[in-house]
Amino acid sequence: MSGGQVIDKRQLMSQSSLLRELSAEDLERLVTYVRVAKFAANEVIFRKGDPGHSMMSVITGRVRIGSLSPTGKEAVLNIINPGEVFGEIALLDGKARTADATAMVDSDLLVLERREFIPFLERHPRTCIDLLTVLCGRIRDTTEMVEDTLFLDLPARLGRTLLRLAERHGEETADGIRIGIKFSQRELGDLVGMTRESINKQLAAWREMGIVKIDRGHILIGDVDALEDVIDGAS
Amino acid sequence: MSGGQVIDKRQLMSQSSLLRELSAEDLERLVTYVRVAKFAANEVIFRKGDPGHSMMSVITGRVRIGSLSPTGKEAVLNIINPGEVFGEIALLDGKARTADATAMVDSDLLVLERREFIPFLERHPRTCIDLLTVLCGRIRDTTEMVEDTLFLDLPARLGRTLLRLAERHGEETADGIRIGIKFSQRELGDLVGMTRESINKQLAAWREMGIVKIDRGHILIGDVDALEDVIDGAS
DNA sequence: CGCCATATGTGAAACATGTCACATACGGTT
DNA sequence: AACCGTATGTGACATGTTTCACATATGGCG
Repeated sequence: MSGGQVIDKRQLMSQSSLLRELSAEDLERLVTYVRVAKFAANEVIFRKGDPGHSMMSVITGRVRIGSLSPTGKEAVLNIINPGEVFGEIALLDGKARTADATAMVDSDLLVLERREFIPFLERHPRTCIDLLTVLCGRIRDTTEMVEDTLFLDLPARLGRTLLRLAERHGEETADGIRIGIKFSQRELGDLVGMTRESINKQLAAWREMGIVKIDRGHILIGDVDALEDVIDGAS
Repeated sequence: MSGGQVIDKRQLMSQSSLLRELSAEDLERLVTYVRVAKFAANEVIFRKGDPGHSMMSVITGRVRIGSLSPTGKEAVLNIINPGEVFGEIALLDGKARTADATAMVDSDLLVLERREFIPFLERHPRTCIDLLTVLCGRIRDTTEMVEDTLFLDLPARLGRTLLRLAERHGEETADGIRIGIKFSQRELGDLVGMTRESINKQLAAWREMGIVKIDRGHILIGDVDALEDVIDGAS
C-alpha cells in the first residue's frame, strides 16, 4: 500500500512541467517530501494573505488564481492547468500568498513544502533555473495583463482573452475553434475585468456578426480573423 | 589603468542588491564579465521586443521601465533606483524584452551578459535563489498593479502611487512628506495610467483640501491620513 | 414533472474618465 | 529682458462602462 503510493507519486511528479526534468535520482530524493492533496470543485486551496509554506503542481483538474476587491469584485489572474505549478511565489520568498487559489473542478494536486524544497533547490541549480523560467513566464503574463487593462477597451480585451483561451483550450471544429472549458459570462467578466452585462452585450454583438457562436454553453470562435481585426482596430 | 578599472568594478558590484551577497571569490570570478555603461538622460537603454542578452544593475541614476501602446500612450511599469537590477527577465529566459528601458537622468549601469551569467548561475545556487526572490518581488509588484487598475478609481490609484513614492523617495519636512523626485503631471499620469488632465484636477482638489502641496515642482503630502482615507473610501 | 436557483439577455440612466480647446505660468536660452 | 517651448490649470463635452432593474431561459433535483 505504502509502496504503491510512492510509485504513484513518482509517476505523478513526472507529469509536472517543473519536476519532469529531474534526473531519476533527484526525483527519488524529492519524492518522500511530496504529498498528494485532493480538492473538491469550488474548494478554497489558500487565500490571499495566508502564510504560504508550500507550492502545488496540478495533476488533474483546474485551479483559479484570483483576488477579491474590498467591494467583493473578483479578478481572475490566472487559470492553472494540469502539469503547471502555482503558489511558488510565497513558497520562494516566504511571504504571504499574493492571491486566492480555488479548485474550479475536483482536482488532485502535488504539494511541495518549503522546508524541504529550499534546501533541495540549493543543491539543484538546474531546477532552480527552471523555476526562474517559470517565474519569468509569470511576469510576462502579468505585465501583458497590465498593458491590456491600461491600453485596450472592452472589445479588444475580451477578444484577446477569447483568443488566448482558444490557444490553450481550443478544439478545431467545422464551425471554428471551440473553447473546451465552459465559462459563465460572469467568470469571463472576472477574467477580463469587466461586468457580466458588458460581456453579454459584446458577445451578443459578435454573435450577430457571426464572429462567435454559443454551442451548449461553450464559446465557439467562428471567425478568428474578424476577432483579430477588432483587437487591432481598437489598438 | 586597467587594474584600476577592475577594482572600481568590484566596488560597484558590492553596491548591487543582487551581487552584494556574493563571496569575495565569486565576485572575483564574475568581475571580468561585468562591464560599466553610461547613458544620458532620456537615452533609450533597450526597447520592448529587442533580443535581450543582458541584465543591468543601476549604479547611479534612475531608469524608467515602460511600454508604449499602439496609439502612443505610455505606461510606466516600474522605476529602477540605484542598487536595483532590471532587464533580468529577458536575460533569464532568453526571449525578447518585455518593456522599454530609458534612463530618466544621466545613469551608470553595470551590465551582465547572458552568455557568462547563466553558467555562473548553475554553479552558484545562492545567487540563483536571490534572483528568485527578486523575481518574486516583481510578480508581487505587477500583480498589485493589476489589482489597482482593476479595482480602484482614479483618486485611489493616484493616492496609492503618491504614498508608494513617498515611501521610496520621501523626505520628512515640517509640512509633511516631500517626494524627492520631480515628476511632471504627465509622468505621474503615465505611472497611474491616467491622463495628465485628470491628474491635474485631482491634485488641484487635494491641494484645495490641504492634503497635498506643490513645492517647487515637488509634491508634498501634507496629510497622509486623509490620503489613506481617500484610498480606503473608494475601495 | 415542476420547481428553484442560477445564468443569460437587454434597455435606461448614472457616472467616471477621456478628449478637446484653450489660458496661464514657468524655466532656460540668447 | 524678451522669447519660446514645455508644464500647468480648467471648463465643456463626448464616450465607454457600470449600475440598476427587469424579463427570459436553462439545468439540476426533489
